[in-house]
Amino acid sequence: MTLSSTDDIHKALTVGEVAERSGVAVSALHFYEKKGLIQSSRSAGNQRRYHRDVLRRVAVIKVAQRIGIPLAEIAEALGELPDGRTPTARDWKRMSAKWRGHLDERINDLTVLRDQLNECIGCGCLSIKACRLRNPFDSLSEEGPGPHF
Amino acid sequence: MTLSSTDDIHKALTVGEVAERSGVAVSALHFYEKKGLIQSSRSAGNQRRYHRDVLRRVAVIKVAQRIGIPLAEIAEALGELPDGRTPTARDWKRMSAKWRGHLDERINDLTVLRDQLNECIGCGCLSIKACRLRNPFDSLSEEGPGPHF
DNA sequence: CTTTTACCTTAACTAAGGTTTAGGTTTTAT
DNA sequence: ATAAAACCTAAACCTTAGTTAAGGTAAAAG
Repeated sequence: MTLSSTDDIHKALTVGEVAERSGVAVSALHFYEKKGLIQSSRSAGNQRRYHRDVLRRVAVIKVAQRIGIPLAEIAEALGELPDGRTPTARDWKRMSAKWRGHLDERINDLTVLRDQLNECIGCGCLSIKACRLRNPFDSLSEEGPGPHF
Repeated sequence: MTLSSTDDIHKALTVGEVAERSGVAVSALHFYEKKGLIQSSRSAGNQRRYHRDVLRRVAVIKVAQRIGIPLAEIAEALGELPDGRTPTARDWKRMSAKWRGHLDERINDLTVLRDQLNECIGCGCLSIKACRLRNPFDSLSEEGPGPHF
């Protein structure tokens, strides 16, 4: 049996459909397109039509944003894919492995900060000379948890 | 022996001196004052004069910002101190203990995210239904590290 | 006494990541 | 055929945390 037209896997998606399925506002999709993060073709009447792949691209964008990657950097990473293709599983592995490094660093920074804060809550000093919280570049404060190589 | 005038502990500080000692730009000090985070009196010629306590206040602001507390919230916390006093060691303990909770939460969120990302790097799917990265509110994803009470 | 240097205020500008509004067109449903 | 729902563009607006500029005054140094 043939697919009904609404389920047709080859049907291009309108911006409203992409918004609903991806959980991203229409205005944000316009914005992403302007920034070069996603692409669309146009209908005879100049309305955006998206390939289904856009959903995966938007998923990648959302995850990268949660990690804390700015849109410009996400755009750059997506732009490095050959012929602007949507990231494959392999592409995604490469990108996400790179971004995980960013995440590790952020977690490490915050953990160092928490340790310093715990120390400081104990003394309450905020001393200009002695307090590691106030002297984040003090060599002592570089001994945080996590890898240091 | 008496203190020289430049070392006088009671001398009010100019905005430039506060900027230099606190490592915060003059424009930022103006900004903090407009937002009610710090106070100053004025010289005969309408120039700002700061009590030395302002240095401790600015130190608190800087630490809170590192933790990720927005200025409005810092202003609120500082505003709750009786007669607008500069935080004592006790005050600081109370504030920082509260903010540490914020920090713990952020660290926990990021750690959950990292675990999900590691899982996803393994599969590369980004599947709409199955991928925990794409479904952060999935009940499974609530099993992160750290306390859950 | 004069020249720097520091300071004053107000307003505009920056960056990121969008949202809102206004005015007009296309698609879809009736 | 018409009306409603969805879409289009451009520009303005929003938030946070400030910085920069312009035009003028005060304080410090020589």
